[in-house]
Amino acid sequence: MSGSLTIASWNVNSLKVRLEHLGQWLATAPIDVLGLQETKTVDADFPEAQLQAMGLSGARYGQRTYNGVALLARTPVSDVVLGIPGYPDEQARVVAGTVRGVRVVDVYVPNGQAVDSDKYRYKLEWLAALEGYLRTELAKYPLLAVIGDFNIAPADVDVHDPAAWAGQVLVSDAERSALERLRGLGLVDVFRAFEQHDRSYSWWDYRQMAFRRKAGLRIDLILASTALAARCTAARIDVEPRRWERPSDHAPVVATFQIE
DNA sequence: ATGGCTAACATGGTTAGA
Repeated sequence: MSGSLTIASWNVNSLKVRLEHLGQWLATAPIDVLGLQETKTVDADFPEAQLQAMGLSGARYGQRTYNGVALLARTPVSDVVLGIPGYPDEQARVVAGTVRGVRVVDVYVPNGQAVDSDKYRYKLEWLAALEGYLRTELAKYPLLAVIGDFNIAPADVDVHDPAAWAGQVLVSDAERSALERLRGLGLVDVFRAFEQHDRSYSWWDYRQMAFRRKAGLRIDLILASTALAARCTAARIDVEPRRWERPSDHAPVVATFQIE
């Protein structure tokens, strides 16, 4: 704990179903902060006691059936903000808080379904609102991490079959431009600051043995402000839980920072 | 070929994910 802060993000695709995997993973992964997405759990049913037993507590922003995020840590999470201030949204997709002097914004970016659909337009509008929010957050917090399921593969290197995916949702130009604008605010995709294996992905379709075929996408990201990114000592994707029985379709992403 | 898995809600089949 002294001086180092390890932050993880994981789309668990139902917290209830994945609680056991979460415990299994935490037993081997020494993390200090955890952002969850797709908890699909209302706040009244949030498994607070079970997570407490795993050493984690914090803020949850749940919803019935869909979406839902949580920001948990081994130490107190303060100054919690739910949603994007000034952007009314029925969907629970953002939770922010401060842990040991680092501001963390945990996001579940809309999927978008298909290019030119209503959901795609919602995704782009939502990303524009997020950009405005993060601009003010960066002005307030020099040490800022934006973590979560971005539902955008930043570049073709993050796509198993770029030709097949060209122009599709998750890789379209408009989505990548929106992500590029977030980077333009002064946010760094820390995963690419380090040497990584070829075909490093964070999501694999449940169908057609996509995981075994390494047919995935890297859509779960940890972005850090330049001041925080300068303190980043490691970043990785832990594919191990994706091998377990009845897994989430996403793997956790992890980054470690050296802080005061 | 628009399927294929998985989860929620419901208890059969739809909605949604990515």
